[in-house]
Amino acid sequence: MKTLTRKFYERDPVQVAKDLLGKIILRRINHERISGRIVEAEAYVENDIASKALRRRKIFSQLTWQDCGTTFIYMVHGNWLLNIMAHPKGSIGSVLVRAIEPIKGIETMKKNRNVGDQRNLTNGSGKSIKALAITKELNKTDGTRRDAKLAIIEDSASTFDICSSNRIGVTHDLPQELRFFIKANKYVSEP
DNA sequence: AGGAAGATCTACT
DNA sequence: GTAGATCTTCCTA
Repeated sequence: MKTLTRKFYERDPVQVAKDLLGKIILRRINHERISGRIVEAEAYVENDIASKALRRRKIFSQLTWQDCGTTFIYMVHGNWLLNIMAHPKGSIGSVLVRAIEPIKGIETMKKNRNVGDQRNLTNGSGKSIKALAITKELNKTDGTRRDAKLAIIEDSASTFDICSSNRIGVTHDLPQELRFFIKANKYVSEP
């Protein structure tokens, strides 16, 4: 098991979003390790940066200059959302983590979310982030560092089918399908 | 200082 | 399926 390299993120955000499916997200907190598999992700590309939500928060410059592989955390409607910076050098873009499948620390996640139903634990963007106890403090964490509080690591090869669709909740979405998820996984937010 | 808006969630019918 | 809660940031006065 090793962390994904910086190079992994220095590519087209769409490609990175697809490749992130099945990878493990590892959260260290209070000497406990919580982890989950990424089962749903969305790509955000240059045109989106002009979208209302992103422009409103003056995120453009951050998306341009922030290093690939670092986290980018953003609050909307009372929920923290987790992005990972991903774009070729000189370009802009990022990937939003929308849902994970709980692996380790499930009891802690239930406590963080205050729910008992495991399927309802992480099947949504805001839900996953809350279950992992991710807040603004983890903004700009370097996910390629093995000892980071938040790291993305490789998984032993597992095979699955990838589906795509339009994104969810975006008021002005692009005509392209930029949402990707693992087929028939019960933790994706919408089939 | 106050209000509007946003990549959402929950609870209710 | 829809209404209301939610909270942080940005915009205007």
